[in-house]
Amino acid sequence: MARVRHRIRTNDPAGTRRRVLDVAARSFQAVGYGGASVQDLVREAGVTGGALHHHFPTKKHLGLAVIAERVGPEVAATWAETVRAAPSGAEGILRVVRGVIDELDGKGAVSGCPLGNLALELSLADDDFRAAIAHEYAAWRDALAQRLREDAAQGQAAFAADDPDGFAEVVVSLVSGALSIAKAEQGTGALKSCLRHLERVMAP
Amino acid sequence: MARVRHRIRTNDPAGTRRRVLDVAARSFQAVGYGGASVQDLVREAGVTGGALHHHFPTKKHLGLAVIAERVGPEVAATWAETVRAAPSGAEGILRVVRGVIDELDGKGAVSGCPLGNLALELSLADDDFRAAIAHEYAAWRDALAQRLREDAAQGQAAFAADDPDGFAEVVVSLVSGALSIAKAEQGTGALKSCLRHLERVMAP
Amino acid sequence: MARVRHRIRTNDPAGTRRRVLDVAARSFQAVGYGGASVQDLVREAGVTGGALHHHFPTKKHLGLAVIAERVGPEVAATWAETVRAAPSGAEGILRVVRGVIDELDGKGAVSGCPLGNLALELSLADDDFRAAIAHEYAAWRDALAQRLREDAAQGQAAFAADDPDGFAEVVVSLVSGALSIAKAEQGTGALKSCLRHLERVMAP
Amino acid sequence: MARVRHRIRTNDPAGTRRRVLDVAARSFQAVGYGGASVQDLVREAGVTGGALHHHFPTKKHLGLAVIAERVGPEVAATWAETVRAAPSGAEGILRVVRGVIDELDGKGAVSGCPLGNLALELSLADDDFRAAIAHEYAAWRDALAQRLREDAAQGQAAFAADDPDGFAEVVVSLVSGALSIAKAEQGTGALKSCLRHLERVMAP
DNA sequence: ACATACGGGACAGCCCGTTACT
DNA sequence: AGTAACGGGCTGTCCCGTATGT
Repeated sequence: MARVRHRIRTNDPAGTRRRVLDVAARSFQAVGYGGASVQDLVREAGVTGGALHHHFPTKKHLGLAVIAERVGPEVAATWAETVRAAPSGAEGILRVVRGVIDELDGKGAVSGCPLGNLALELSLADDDFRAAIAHEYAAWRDALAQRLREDAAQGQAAFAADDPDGFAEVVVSLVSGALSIAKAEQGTGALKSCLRHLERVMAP
Repeated sequence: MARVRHRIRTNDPAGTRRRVLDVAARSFQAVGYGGASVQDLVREAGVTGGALHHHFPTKKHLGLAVIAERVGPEVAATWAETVRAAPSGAEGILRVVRGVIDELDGKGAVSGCPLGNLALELSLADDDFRAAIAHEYAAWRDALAQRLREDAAQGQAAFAADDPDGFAEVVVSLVSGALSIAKAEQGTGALKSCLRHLERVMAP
Repeated sequence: MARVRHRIRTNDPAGTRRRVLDVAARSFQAVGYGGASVQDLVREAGVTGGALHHHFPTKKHLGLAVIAERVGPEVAATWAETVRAAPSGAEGILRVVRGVIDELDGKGAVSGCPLGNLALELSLADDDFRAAIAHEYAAWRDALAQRLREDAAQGQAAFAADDPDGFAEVVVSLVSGALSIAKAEQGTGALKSCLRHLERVMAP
Repeated sequence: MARVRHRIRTNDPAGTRRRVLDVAARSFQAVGYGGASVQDLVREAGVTGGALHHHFPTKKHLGLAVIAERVGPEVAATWAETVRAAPSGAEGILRVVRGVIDELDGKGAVSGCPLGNLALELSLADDDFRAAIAHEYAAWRDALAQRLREDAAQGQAAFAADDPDGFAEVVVSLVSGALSIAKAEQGTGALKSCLRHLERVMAP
């Protein structure tokens, strides 16, 4: 009768969802959204196609969930929290950039900015993706701008005081762009140039 | 019975090659390298699959040709020539950025930096692509750096005089990153912030 | 965290069963048995998959229930009752056909004979379906034949008197076939031709 | 290197197309359009997915080709040619119906009218299918009507003389419907009743 | 009785590249 | 140089049924 080996059922919706999101976030980062196949995700996450389909009806749903629940929080953890904890916004920004450089120099491959990767791939193709990505860019920028405004209110942050939002946007642009170049050159040269630039313009 | 309508033979190798490259450059820009199917290119270019594969054995060959023969020259035309013709490097950079902003505001969709688009998509996946893209980034940066060096030799370009290469890298990063954000937000806000920043730091 | 919004429990077994049958009957009619997905039925009926499978273990059970509890009674209501109430069997048949024509002309789409739709789709594939459908065809035919026999016993129904069963089968075939054509042509031309034919052969 | 066994290439477009159409016509007849899987067709026809896709980009294209190039010609061969060759239209119709009955009694399974099968399955779902099927019904009816008109012009066909088109439609409806019932009952009872009816009304 | 989570397997469509032929 | 036919494989989506839980 060809008795089939059935998988043991483990009713763990939260865990299943988390495993899929983790694998998807890593895969999208590594090979892009289009380059990642859901079948591979299914295999890597150790779930079945049916289970994945239950939590994420389409790949797009999964992609949006990755942006909102993985990429966004990761950006916030790297930037917002560090900048908030630093003695000043300027110092916080420099700390994060130095941290990114150290991290990349430590690792083998430079995989770029997770947000930027998806931004360029998906913004034009789909408006829901575009909006989700724009929302994360805005959150990133606003976290910086808010701290810079607080500093300005206390007399600090002389350079960015007159336009904290604009300067936050410059920082985000600079880092995003430098990460693109770093990915293409597989080196942190561009990031280091940007770090020196920021140190110079933000010098007290 | 079963007589097939054969297409008229064109026998125009140069034209075929050019048409394919044009269509591919536009399509890669619009939907990415992976998102563009060679069948679509074949359709849009009005050639047959056989003809395309005669000129470009694989899609990768086509991609590399697009980078070398379309993206590279376009960057050079936009940046190198404008900067060379301007009264100073600083002024040239500002002119290009202003030009890009005007162009994007005039068009409907913001499709980002052609180099950045491909950089993030292909750098990790394939080392030949990575090298080709890094080469174009270097060409872009070097064109700026060379002019900045010339200015410095003549006493101009006070801000970038001590590190023209580093500042060129900053400009490239800034513009690349701002174009990513512009693509996600479908607006030129980030570019304008970067323009103001450049105007400020490069002010004589 | 991860608290799922549970649906309010309805606990209305009869209502659930009825809603599912109604939706299924309509959907099978519209897109066929194979074309209707149980997930769509679940959605349209506002029940969950678990509830549906509680009442109908498999899709086949649901299909058989639709035939027995929806299609059959509908045919009986349209034909048996009308023919029984008419002054004669011949007149009853004409009334029903005229009624069908009027109804279809009033509606936008012509969706054919519910029995015929399922008959052609399922008779070959599954013998249980085949038997259920044959049973409904027989009930339809027998309802007509019985009335024709009664008329013959009273000296009416001259045309069909010698073979009421055979003539009943002709009427059923004629109407079934005309409804197929009506569905393909989205018009009642074939039905009207059949009506004229019946009027002529059954003329007293 | 896991050297794969490649299939021998046989450039035979007409043959490939014919094989696919043959297999598809048989399969659609047996299990319906929706019930037939293209993968099965690929296997049964001994072609590859790529080859099938080349000749029929989508299943719908294949379905329309089956209707136009297999079902239509088959109906024409069975009806139009027989009726044309018979001494009279009435006699021709009877011959075909008798032939169909004999054929079905000889075979094991009754698979119904190929046109009717597709008509009920696809007419509502897709307008292109609907139009193609309606076209074949019209061709069938017109072939009968034309012959009946010719007979009428020569004083024959007394019964159908005043409305050959209408009577042709009746014949088509009758046979289509009887074949539906025959499929459900897996017997030729309904067809025989219809044959008797036609013999009676068309008796000279 | 009913709700969510999940299993395993198909589905149609399309991909890129190559081969036979002109 | 260019055309049409074709190969083999993979894509995302969806299917129906069942198991677990309340």
